[in-house]
Amino acid sequence: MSELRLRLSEQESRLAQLELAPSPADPAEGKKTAKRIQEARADLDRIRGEMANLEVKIDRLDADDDLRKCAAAHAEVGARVLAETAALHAGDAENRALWQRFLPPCLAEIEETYRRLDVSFDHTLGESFYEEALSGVVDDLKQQGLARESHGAQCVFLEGQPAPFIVQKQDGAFLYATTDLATIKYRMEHWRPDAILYVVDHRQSLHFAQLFATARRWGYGDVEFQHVSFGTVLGDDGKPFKTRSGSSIGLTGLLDEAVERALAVVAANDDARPEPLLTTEQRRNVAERVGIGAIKYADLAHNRTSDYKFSYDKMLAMQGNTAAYMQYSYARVSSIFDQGGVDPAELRLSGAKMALGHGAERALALAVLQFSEALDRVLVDYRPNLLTDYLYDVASKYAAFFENCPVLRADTEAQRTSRLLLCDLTARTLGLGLSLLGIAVVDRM
RNA sequence: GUCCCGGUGGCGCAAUUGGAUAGCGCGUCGGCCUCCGAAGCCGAAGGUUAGUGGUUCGAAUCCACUCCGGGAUACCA
Repeated sequence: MSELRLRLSEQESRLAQLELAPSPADPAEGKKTAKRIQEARADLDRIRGEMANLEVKIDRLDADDDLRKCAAAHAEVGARVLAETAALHAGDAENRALWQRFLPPCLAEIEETYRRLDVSFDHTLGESFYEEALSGVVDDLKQQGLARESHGAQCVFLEGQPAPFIVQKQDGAFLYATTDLATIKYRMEHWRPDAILYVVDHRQSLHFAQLFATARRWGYGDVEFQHVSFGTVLGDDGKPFKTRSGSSIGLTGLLDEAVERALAVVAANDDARPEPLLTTEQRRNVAERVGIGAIKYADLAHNRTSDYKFSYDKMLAMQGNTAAYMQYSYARVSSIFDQGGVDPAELRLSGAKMALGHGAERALALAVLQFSEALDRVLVDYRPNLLTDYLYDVASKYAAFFENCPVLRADTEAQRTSRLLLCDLTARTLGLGLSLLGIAVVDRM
């Protein structure tokens, strides 16, 4: 705040000087002065805006007794944190030792969650991998005349951007900007990619606009840079989840809750049958797939760019347009093959023809045919919700087919075979579509 | 101040990027299991797509302005 006040008074006196100065005789000079005044005014507005934002935050803090006491007791905590970061970057032995101590357990925790989510990587190169390249990045940018010193920091000034892209701070520490540039350089030199996608919250959009612009001027123009931005996850109060505040629900807890709820549904369903289908072990396995599928689906099924309010019930819903519905459709198809004693692989090789007599059959067949078209649409703008929409459409059409068209008890053998073929196509479409979303299916649930 | 993103039945969200009667889930109301799995299906109620003007054969979608909400806005990671 005090720094902002300082900047404010600096700007105010500069503006006053500019305005008080006698207007120059030369019209070109006059234009320049007018422009400077305009810029100074804009800067003033910005500073005032930032101060207003800060005041709101301070008010909030003041309203909370505990927070206020805590902040008063550790007034300098922010500066100390930054100093530690700078020390780490400068190779301080103690900081490095601490980092090396903390890292393994953190990674272990993260890897366990990735394993559970069935997420894997071809390469994982963390920030530290690029550490040695950072000063070289800044030197290179300076040499090329892209970066220059301003207020003690190394900055890249970009056309049409309100603020510079800072690649090294006053205190010598580097920033994400620097690491991101080093990453681009590394990838371009080692992997020569056609496209680099950044799947990051939309609030970082200015950062990526600046990063891409800088990278292009730096010489990496022959690649598609894409910020695949997504909306912010909001709490019940409509405010963003703060992943660092510690108050948010952890992902692990969410996964556990999902699996637990799924298990309850699976068990209740199976118990309601005359003859339960599943062993305890199978129930657990199904619950894991259904529960985690529900979370992934909820996340992928809405428009990528819009914010959404986090809700357990919505995340873990298993009725309607949900993963469970799709998994359920898949299981129903499997069940038909089971009960009919039909091997889908043999059926596919039999050379049997399909004949679509009923409207529900035609609608389903048509939906299945549109699979590749749906995938194309997803890729245009990296929008997984178009795939979930499509899969939901297929599953709905299958449900209508299922209600109206007996398969195993079809009128004729030819019709039975035809419908079995359609069932097989449906199951494969749902299975493949869900697998593209990282969601597993089960034969029985 | 400037820039970016939003505003769609009670709630949560879609709408194949300008196409036909704006769809779906939850919720509400009413039907459907001696018949391949009811986590399902069928039907009903609920909309001036924030507002005003414009472009177009056609607008939730594009343009302008207004109102409301969110985000970003030089040294956080």
